[in-house]
Amino acid sequence: MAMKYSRQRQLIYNFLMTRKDHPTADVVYQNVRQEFPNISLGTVYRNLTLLADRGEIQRLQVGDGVDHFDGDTSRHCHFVCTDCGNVTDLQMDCLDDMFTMAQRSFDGRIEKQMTCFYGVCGECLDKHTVKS
Amino acid sequence: MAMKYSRQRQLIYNFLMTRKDHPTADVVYQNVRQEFPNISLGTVYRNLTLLADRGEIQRLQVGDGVDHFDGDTSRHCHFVCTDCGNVTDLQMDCLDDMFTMAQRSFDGRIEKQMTCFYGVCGECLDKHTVKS
DNA sequence: ATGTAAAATAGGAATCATTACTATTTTATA
DNA sequence: TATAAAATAGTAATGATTCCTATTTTACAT
Repeated sequence: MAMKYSRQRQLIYNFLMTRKDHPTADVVYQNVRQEFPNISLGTVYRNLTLLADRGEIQRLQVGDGVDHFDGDTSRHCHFVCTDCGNVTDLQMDCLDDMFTMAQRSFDGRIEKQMTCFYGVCGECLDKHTVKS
Repeated sequence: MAMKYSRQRQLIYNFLMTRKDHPTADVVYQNVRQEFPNISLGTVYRNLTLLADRGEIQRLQVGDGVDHFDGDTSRHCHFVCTDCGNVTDLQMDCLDDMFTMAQRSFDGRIEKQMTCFYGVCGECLDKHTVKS
């Protein structure tokens, strides 16, 4: 049951911490592979799942059919650009309030919240304006 | 390009409207099949996707690996019980405010919002209290 | 009513992200 | 060092969803 150290897990974790976007398992794999060519995709998945279960990282499902992983476990929400697919952080002050409000009107126990906005990011808006 | 009527699509849509939970494609299939035994799962998927693209229903990804479908397209959020897996509606008044707040501090165009709470629902809490 | 073209269907095959399996290797510890 | 638990690589399996195609249905003009 106790977790033992592994170089692979360390690399996966470290890589995730360097990224502000929210890479998929495959992106993690492709990157960690540069430094550790023999690592297998299964190992990446297993460790991402393990780290997420332990609360050290966060698994995101933003609706593009692929899981994303976030090294930042603080309460924050995300924005998904429906044009380029990028997932970025979006800071909002009212999340704590929202949490307590939801809890007040609900008879179960709320443990986690996940908010995601969808639309077109600034860069993609610019891109389209130039085109037309 | 123009959409033609089909009995199958009608049944799928009608079924979704009778439900307050948020069934998966397979649940829709199993139910519609009672009334229309020859319908195929592919048809269910195709029509759910088509209706969602047209904005007549809503596709939900709550993180259990399966897509859920919601006949209510108004702005509301959801609660997922991590114990029984049920997905229920959760009404909150501040969603509009949240939307405009998010838009104010963000330089892209926000079109959609999706908020999901996770925890243990009232029924499951009761269940566990009785047990111990 | 009938013919016709576009749209939809049933059924099955294909895809693809993720998980499961297993023999081997690595880690921690006595 | 010896040993048991944990982790890995590599590959097979799973399962939700999409794709494909021959056939059927719908809408509409004649």
